Amino acid sequence: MPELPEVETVKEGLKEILSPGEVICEIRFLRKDLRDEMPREIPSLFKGAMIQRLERRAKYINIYTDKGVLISHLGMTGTWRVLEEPELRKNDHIVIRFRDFSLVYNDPRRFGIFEYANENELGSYKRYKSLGPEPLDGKEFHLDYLWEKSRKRDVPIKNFIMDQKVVVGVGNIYAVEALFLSGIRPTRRLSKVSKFEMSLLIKNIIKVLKAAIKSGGSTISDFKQAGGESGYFQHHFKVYDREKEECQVCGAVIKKLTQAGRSSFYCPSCQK
DNA sequence: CGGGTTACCTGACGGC
DNA sequence: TGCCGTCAGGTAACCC
Repeated sequence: MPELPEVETVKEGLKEILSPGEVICEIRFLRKDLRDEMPREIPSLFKGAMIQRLERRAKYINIYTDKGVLISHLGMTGTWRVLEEPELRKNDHIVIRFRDFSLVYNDPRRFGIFEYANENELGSYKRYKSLGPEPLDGKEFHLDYLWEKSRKRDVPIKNFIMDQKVVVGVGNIYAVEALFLSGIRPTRRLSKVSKFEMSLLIKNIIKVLKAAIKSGGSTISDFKQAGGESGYFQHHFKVYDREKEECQVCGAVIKKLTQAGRSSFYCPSCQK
């Protein structure tokens, strides 16, 4: 489901609920596996753990406690919801009980991840080891970095910016939107993208991610913030899911194609 | 190693 | 109404 803006929105929502000092009374697994088997020691290890803070890394949410860091990835369809009285639904897989409320993780497709690491070992946590830079922290994700990185291969530009080793957080929707804003077709190979176009692309990735965060993320079918609210950015899509519609800029008909098993959308006139 | 495809899983939707 | 094929915001295991 969620790309960086949605995960950021969920994290901020959870932050409102999980104040520092809140104590985990109990963690219950309603099944043992999501995408992978969840570490069976989590319930005992985190019983009585005290919340310290929440952070996002790539599309993962880190819940820091005094007993370690709980790591949550929402896959395609994962959601966390907050309940005063836990009433379970189909596809609820995890319940974290606090004194006055419970957090429930629901995930129909079970592509999500729920694991943990010690705080001082987060850097070497297996799923974090090869992640690229954060696009919004303004330090490592810049033109020289991306240009250098792009010289080593020759894949379509869309595949490149969706590669979490290159830059984190950009998924199918925001890759497609950023390429539209930059006038670059998703199929163009890296060797045919100029350094100037690459600089445009960086600016537009940052721009579209920030705009989406401001709108509370995008709601396609089932994305919800922790409070249950929907996001609004889907109304701002220029090309994503707009096959056969007219381009808002030039009026040409938006086209759709498949790349690496994912749908791409582009304006054949605005994007070269 | 790079590059491409497929699997993982459920549910929603469109066509017949 | 129901069945069947297709598709979905991600990641990682496989191929060649």
